[in-house]
Amino acid sequence: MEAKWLPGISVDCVIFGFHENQLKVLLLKFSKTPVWALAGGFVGLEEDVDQAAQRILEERTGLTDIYLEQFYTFGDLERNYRATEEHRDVQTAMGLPEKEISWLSKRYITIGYYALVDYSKVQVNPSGMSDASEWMDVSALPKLFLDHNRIVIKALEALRQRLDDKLVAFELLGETFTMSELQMVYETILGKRLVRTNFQRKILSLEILHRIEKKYTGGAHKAPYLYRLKA
Amino acid sequence: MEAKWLPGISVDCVIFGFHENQLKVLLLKFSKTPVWALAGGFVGLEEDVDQAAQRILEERTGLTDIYLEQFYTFGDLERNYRATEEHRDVQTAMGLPEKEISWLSKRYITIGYYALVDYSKVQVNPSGMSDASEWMDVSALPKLFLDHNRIVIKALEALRQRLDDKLVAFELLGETFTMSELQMVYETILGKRLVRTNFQRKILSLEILHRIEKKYTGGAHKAPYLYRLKA
DNA sequence: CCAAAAGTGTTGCAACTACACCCATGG
DNA sequence: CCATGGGTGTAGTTGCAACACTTTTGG
Repeated sequence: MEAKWLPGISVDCVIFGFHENQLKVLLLKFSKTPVWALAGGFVGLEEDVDQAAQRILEERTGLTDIYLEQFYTFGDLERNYRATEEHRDVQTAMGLPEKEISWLSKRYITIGYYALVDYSKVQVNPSGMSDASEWMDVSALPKLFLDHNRIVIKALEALRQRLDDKLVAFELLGETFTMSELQMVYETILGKRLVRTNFQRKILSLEILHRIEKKYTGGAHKAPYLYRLKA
Repeated sequence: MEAKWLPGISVDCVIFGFHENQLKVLLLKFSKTPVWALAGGFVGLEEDVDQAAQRILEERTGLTDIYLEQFYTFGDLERNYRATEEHRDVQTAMGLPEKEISWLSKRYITIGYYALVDYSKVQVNPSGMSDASEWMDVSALPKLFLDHNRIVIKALEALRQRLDDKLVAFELLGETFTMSELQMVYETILGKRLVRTNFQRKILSLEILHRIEKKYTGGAHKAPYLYRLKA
């Protein structure tokens, strides 16, 4: 391990997805522990940090070409894997001998990325060190590993900022989507309700969407149109 | 050196100042080389990254309580001190034996901060590894060490973004300043001219300034008022 | 016909832009 | 007086919020 990775540095990815009108984060559970954490990993000696983040995401989600953005680097002194009961279990999960405390007790600096993925396309791929993974609602996360709760909060703030200038919301949806699905994405990220008519007008005035056809819902009443990003 | 600092990690500070109606960056020259670089340093084993940045700034400028903001972490594979002619000289300037290539050829990840300081208060304090320092115009920088030019550009972009929501411009001025000085700060950071009357109205409507008295310029014509931040 | 989806119209507010214009003052 | 600093007024624009209203369409 020591030979392959840059020491003292990790990458943590806040993977956002959208499902059932909720903003979700993909979390992993360390094997044989109750400890949930963000998808994280290390940086190879011959690898850009951006590449490392992309690789970690591919390993966990099976997706390539993911929308990814670095948002903050966490370097507090307290960021270490001190040998508490919990972290000893994590160490075991990582396949490290219990005696090798040196690696875990070292202090880590982590570079935070957030990813926006199409929930429906993700094939969760548990790695060796985790035995479960789950999409959890951003607004109802359990206590996570280390300061990962704080990292999620920072990621969400960064995402909110980007929402206006970059057309980032579409990354959370599939190829096609209805207008109300899009509106839901905006509403849950911004944390407030929007007026339907004004929202539609604004989005359509950008002239980046192509309307296709009706969506078959099976339900009674008129089916909504489907849209797709132009070009 | 190896015992005191986190390995493979550095901090680089883009120190902005304002002088003669120009936005300046404080640069340091490595001893006995023509190589200019940002104020940089390393992170102590028992030190937060934020603390490290603050310490580096204090060492270089003699100021405490500096406005400081982390903006990006640069982790490209190419970020290393490969033993080119130039970098060998830098290594010597750092007081490292020429044989110890290992340290220099290692790959570095640097955490970028930008600082806003009161130009007039800075007492430049050359450290051991630099024999000169200079305030240079942001728009006319020479080729800097490694990718430091890119770091400055990224810092400026981040600063521009923050300019609106955080009242950051005042950090570049002294206790008191005239309205046109303030306007100049905005104009040089944003890179465009602003209409005087509208600018004044906007700033004054924030009700965060206190007008004091006339400024004595010695020049002919009416002297401008001085302002100070409230509270 | 009903209910949901989709779109139009209008009103008002707030912020910003661009200018025209006036007052103050030091020499 | 005049050049510079400091300030007011106002007309036009844009974007947004709120809400009323119409049209479309699947069952």
